[in-house]
Amino acid sequence: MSAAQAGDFLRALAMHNPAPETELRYTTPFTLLVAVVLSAQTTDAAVNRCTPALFAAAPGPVEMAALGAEGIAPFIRTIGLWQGKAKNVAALCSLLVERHGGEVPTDRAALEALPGVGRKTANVVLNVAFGESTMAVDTHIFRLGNRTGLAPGRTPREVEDGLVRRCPAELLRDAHHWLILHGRYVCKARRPECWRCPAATHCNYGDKVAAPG
DNA sequence: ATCCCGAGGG
DNA sequence: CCCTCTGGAT
Repeated sequence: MSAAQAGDFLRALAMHNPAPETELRYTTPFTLLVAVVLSAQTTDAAVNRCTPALFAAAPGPVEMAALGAEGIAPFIRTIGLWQGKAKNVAALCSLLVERHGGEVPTDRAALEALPGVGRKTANVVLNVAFGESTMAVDTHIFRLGNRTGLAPGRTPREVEDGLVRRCPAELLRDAHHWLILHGRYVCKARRPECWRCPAATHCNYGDKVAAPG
């Protein structure tokens, strides 16, 4: 699809943003970073259930590092991959203290050097906490970008670059979040529900999908 | 049963 | 490229 059409597509989705708060509920770079690291392969609800107690016990990287993996684990046993995440968060916080003066680094290379932080997580932090024009691409956004023609690409990185180029600047903040939700609940891997899609008029994929009935 | 709002490792 | 780690949602 054309760049103009892509802009209309994204504006239509943004207007019907199903989750206006999202990651923005984590108001500091540190809490955001930890919450996003915990989010892998789990739901927001599961993460949001355990983070209040975790951050009450360890408000900053110094306290979190002091807890260690053994101390962190009890707070996050209800979410997926908790063993690895407990180790990652503990190691990550030690590095924040030792190498970055207890601050979350603002550059991609330093972020991605932290345990448990890959390109997707780094992009979320750069975008939400530091206002960078990044797009965090997960499996949903990868599929959506290709299926709709919004940002086709053979690799997640190609889709990411296409989306950053085509997303209207004023929508870029936290755009990954409503795109992911749209991919999860409407533009699903199986049985996409195009009849519920607010951007359907800007996408030709719906021609291949029958309405229910 | 199957897939994930991933990352790290072989 | 493939696998594994985990609880939860469907």
